[in-house]
Amino acid sequence: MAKQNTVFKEAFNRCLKLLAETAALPSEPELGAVLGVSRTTIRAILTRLEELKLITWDKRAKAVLRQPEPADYYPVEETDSLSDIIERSFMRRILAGGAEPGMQINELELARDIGTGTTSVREFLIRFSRFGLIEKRPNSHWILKGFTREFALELTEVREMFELRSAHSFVALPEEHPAWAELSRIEALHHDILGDIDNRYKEFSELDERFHRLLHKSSSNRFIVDFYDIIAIVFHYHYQWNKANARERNGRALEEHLAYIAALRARDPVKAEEACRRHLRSARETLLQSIQ
Amino acid sequence: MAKQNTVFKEAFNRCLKLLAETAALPSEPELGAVLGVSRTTIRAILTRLEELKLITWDKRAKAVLRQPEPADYYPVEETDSLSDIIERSFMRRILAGGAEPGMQINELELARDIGTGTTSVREFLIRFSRFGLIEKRPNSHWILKGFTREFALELTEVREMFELRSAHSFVALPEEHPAWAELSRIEALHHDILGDIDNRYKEFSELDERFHRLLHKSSSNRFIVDFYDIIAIVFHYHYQWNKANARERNGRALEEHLAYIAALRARDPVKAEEACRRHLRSARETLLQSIQ
DNA sequence: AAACTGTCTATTGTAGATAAAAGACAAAAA
DNA sequence: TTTTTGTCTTTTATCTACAATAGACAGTTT
Repeated sequence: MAKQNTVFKEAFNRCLKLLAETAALPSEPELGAVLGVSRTTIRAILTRLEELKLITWDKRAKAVLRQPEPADYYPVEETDSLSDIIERSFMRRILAGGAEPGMQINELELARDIGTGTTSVREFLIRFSRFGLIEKRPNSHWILKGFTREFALELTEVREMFELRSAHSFVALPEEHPAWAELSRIEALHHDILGDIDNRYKEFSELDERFHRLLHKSSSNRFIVDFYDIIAIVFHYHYQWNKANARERNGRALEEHLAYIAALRARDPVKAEEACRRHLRSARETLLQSIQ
Repeated sequence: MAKQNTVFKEAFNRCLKLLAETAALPSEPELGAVLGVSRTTIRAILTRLEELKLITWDKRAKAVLRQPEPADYYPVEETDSLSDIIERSFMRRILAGGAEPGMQINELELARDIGTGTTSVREFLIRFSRFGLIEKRPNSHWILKGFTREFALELTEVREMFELRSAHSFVALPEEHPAWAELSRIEALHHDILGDIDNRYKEFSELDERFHRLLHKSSSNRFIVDFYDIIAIVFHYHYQWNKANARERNGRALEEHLAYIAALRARDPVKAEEACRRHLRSARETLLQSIQ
């Protein structure tokens, strides 16, 4: 098969949710805009909805016949894009499995393992190489440089440089800048989660990313903004596979964030820098602990 | 054809040079180590040398029959790897040609233009995307963000952060670290070129890269070291296509380097920082001037 | 006129195939 | 014993093909 129709399936599932919420479906271009896909895909979705007798469809007349049932949805496994599958599979191998630094990575073997073509694996590795965890020997294999202590230290060193710079820019943002409103929303969420930490501590990971990305964005520097992709992927998988003391760690981090946010809102560069340093230091410690 | 045999041709040419210098050829594995290719390629080279009656070859006996002539070499155009060809072709389009920011980049069209398959173009674009000049719309085209004033400012902002940090590390390197010897060699080359600036000013570009890479390497941070790839590619093509006042510009930069090097050798962090800032400021100005 | 639909074309994402290049292993030579 | 060669297998780099998806345009509907 040349291309998985995951875009279609994923959009179809979202369309079913939409169908459950709204009484009628809008026009094809509008639906395309809502779901973020082309009209070609929208028409494929509508055709499928008709087949399942969920709607009748004749030109612009789209009548809902019944509410969608669980059986109408495509299984979630089928809606993951191939590159997501490869990424997860690869990260599991190198973070969870006992992958030694210096190990060779073999495109063909990886592809066979994941059950996919070599092209996609190769492209994934090229994209992934910018994270500094692997390196290519031309005409030969890739080398795993490994998720080592050095890696973590180098990563956090740059992170600190960039975030300090971003925090300085943030403090200088004009009063009416939308980032302040977003910061307030993020702050409120912190209070919400802290208020029910035992049940909601798992939401921290996502909130953490949202907070730091907001900060980095204020640097208006694409290299700084893009660098957060590396941090995000590392922390994402780190959170996923290192659950020891998650509740305490996240609770502490939330408190640190709140102090940091307060300093930002006070437009106090010195205090912000201090709070930033404190938080990043403890984030680094957490990361380092998970390594050995 | 599945794969160009550029590795073979390029290694063959280098082997001819070797043949001109040394009387006899070493063993296959040794030759492989010298030329940096596998024994498979070495044996292909030996076979070709025999065909051309340059040597006789029977097991480990390799006798040189005659000196290589220009006609024995493969044309240099045939020794460029495909990714180099794509890179040059692409950079010419976006830097030299009137490529507007926001322009769409089309894999198929690029491939047709360059006369290559789409896979290679695609892989090139993925690799190139880390330089922040292009961006992918999934399932659709790439967008050229353009070599704009903003790009140059963002690039140099990070460059300054990284190089200041590197300069600080450099000053702290122990006396016996090999970087000091390399710095002396680089300093001597500066004097050489300045002594004959009218004829040799073109050598600056390469020396510049060598100097800054040496500095960045002392950060011992892969992200800082890797970032220099972006600077290098930008300046490489910048030097190539903007020759106005090259002699004066390079002369000035060489002087700045010498002051910078002197400060480093004096182990004086304050003076080094000052010299670093001064040099990077003028490098930024040069780059910005070439943009509009 | 503005937006929508039907239809068609072009491009992307991915698999599969193949020559080039790397690399493994045993037998041979030093 | 160590290195080298002969032979064979595996992997990479690249092309081509094709379904999925995006996108263009003209005719139709509001």
